[in-house]
Amino acid sequence: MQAEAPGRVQDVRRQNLAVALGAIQRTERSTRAEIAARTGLTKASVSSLVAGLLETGLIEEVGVTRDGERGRPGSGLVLNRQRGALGAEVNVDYLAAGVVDLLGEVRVHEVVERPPGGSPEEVLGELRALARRATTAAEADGMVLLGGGLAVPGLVDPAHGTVLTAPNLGWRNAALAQHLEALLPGAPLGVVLSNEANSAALAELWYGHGSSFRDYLYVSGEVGVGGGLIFGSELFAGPGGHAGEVGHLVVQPDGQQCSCGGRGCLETVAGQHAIFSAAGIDGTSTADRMAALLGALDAGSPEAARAVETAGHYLGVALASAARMVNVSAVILGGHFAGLQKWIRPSLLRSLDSYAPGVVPPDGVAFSGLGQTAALRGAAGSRLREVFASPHDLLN
Amino acid sequence: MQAEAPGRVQDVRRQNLAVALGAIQRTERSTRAEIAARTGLTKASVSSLVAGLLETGLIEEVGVTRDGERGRPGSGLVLNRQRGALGAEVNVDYLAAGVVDLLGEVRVHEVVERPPGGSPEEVLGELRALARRATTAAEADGMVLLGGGLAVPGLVDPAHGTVLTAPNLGWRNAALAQHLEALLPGAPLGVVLSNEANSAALAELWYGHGSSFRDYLYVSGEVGVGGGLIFGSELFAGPGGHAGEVGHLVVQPDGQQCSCGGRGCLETVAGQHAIFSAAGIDGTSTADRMAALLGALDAGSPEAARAVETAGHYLGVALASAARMVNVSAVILGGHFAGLQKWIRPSLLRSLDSYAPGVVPPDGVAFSGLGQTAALRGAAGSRLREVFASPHDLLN
DNA sequence: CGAATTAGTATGGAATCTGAACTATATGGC
DNA sequence: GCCATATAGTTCAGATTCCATACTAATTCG
Repeated sequence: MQAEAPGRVQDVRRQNLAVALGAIQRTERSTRAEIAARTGLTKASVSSLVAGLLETGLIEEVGVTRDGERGRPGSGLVLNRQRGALGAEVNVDYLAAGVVDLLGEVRVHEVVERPPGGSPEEVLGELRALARRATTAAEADGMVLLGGGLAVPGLVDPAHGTVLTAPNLGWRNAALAQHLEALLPGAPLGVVLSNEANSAALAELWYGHGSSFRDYLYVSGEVGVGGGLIFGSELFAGPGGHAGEVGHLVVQPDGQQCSCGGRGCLETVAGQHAIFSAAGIDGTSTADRMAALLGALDAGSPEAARAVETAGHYLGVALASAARMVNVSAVILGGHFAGLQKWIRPSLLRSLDSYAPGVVPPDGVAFSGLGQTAALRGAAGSRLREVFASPHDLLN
Repeated sequence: MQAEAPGRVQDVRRQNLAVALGAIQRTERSTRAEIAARTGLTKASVSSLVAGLLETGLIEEVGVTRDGERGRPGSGLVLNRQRGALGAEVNVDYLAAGVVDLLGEVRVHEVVERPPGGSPEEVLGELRALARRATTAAEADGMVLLGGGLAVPGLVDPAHGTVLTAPNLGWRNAALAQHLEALLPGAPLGVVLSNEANSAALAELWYGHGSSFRDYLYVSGEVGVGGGLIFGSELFAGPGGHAGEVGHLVVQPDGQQCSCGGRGCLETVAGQHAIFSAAGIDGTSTADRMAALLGALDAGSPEAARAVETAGHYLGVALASAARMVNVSAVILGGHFAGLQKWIRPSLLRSLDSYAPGVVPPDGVAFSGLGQTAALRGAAGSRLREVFASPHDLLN
């Protein structure tokens, strides 16, 4: 804590508003007295803080419920389900937009499939139409959207709204700030870019296996292999903002050239293309090839089994190093790894046990069950978390 | 910031004391007016805060210095050089203790060589005598010691004062809490355990190459290969407290068995023993063998050159993965790597460029110049930083 | 229907910041 | 030398926000 900024007396209230809101968020229904007991604040302070939170619109007072206990019943406080955020996702062969409320529930969800390719302008134009459909539907329902998040499969600079590089979209240094603003015009918090694997890692934290692990490495298997690090229920982005990129750990010092310019990266043996070609699977769309691979595995094709086993082996090599490096003991595998769970798990566990015995135990290896909405939910959820972290900002 | 603890009005002062002290720390000599200008606090607040800091004894008022400027001259404020911390180190073949003042200068330094081996009790008994010599010398000089740090080559649990495992000392689950207290009886902040590589990484930050890099991976080459991660001028310890351990990244999936139970770890090709035996160097003490290796290299021995080159190559493989994983662009090499700089640098740079082109540029590779006092200075320095972070704790 | 119990509000006191007015101490021009 | 100017530091009133205590409100139990 190399404290730079001086503290003001008002900052105390900023923090306590967040503390009180956090207490409300963690239970179905709270009363002022319960909040005081849980946070350690006095009843008087809580009364004042709750008044402020009611003013932000983030919480609502629901009537008293006589629960049969002795004494005056408290009046219930709940998160306002009429507040939410936009979540959006650009991926290689589809676009998605949705609205997530303060409780984390997906209230609206729109997806369109589209052929790969297109400039950032074209793609974001299509996405805007989709987002408009989603937001008007939500607003017709009485919802107010506070901000939004857009997940893309690539490295991003959220501060400037720029996609630095997204090889599978063919984008490089794409400045999207204006397009982001257009997705949700006039929202208090705007729309922020994020990396798809990071967003999926957060979605896993909030809506998936996150209840089991406080610290883990999430690995997203797509055409590329991405990753996100969660420490203490927070995303760890690293100094440059791109930590957790396991796809380019070196697992075969004498291996193939990688698209990143390096050699023997994990992606060259465990990315989708690598597995498909090792298994001898052709096809046009990713979905088709994935189906064909699963079919071959089911049919007992030794070629397919060996391809997946090899991927699992090298995934284990990479995860052994990664787990040691950042000192985590759990990994969650998403994307194609989740679909291949049954076939990839044995070789992965063997490999982990042999390269880093005891570091990642078998029950520290989990497979994602969230499917394709993970990134979208994570992107919207991260904006909602910002609201929870500083509700004060919503007070004029 | 999943804020849990409610804020009090008093917390504002806690923070502002640290802010003011930080402003004083960053310049040779400050005045209240300068502090106000630099921090954004008002002159009135700074006056009050400085009064509090004077009470802690951490700063001193030195007389006014007429500098020829117009207007009333400010009265100078400086860090009190009579306050400091104990730094201590247990290593395989020596013990060290020293006293570091608030400016980071080593005021007393005591080292004894000793044969390897000994139980934690024996070793800490010897260390206590050494520490007593150092502290009485410092106290005779008028110094007051606020706390201390002890660096050991192994994984530690600072909260409980336990060495979890230190293979090169032969220690395992050694509970040292009482011995730590005995090193500096009655000090306000006590003595805290730390990992040697982490402490050296911090020493590098404060007294070495840290001025050039805000984020880097420090690699300590000893019998084992340890590491420490510095992000944003802070040590990143990871969820379990042991992040940055590069010694056990897998660099040869088909390589040798490692003492950690894994296979093909960096340590098996770049640790001191690995290099010595690959170079065909025998000898009893580490210092002797190191001297022999340097002699062989100077004499142009192809065997020695190849051993070091191989170590550099695999060090590059590990650092390529590590840098990608945690997204740093600089590494600082200490321990035997620093001594071998001239011979190891070329193969390391080639390897980095080939496995992670552009990630760690050549001028992001630095070699430590701190020598053997690094860990001691880091251990003491980290306690002093705690003082800087919360000076309030020193007020009655 | 009153005693007991719990929820929530109102009020006074303490801590601490800010801003403006004030005092202290220097330089520089005449 | 003296006074205007400039800068450093202090004092004091006002604002904010917390806590502690006393109070009012609403319910259950006997």
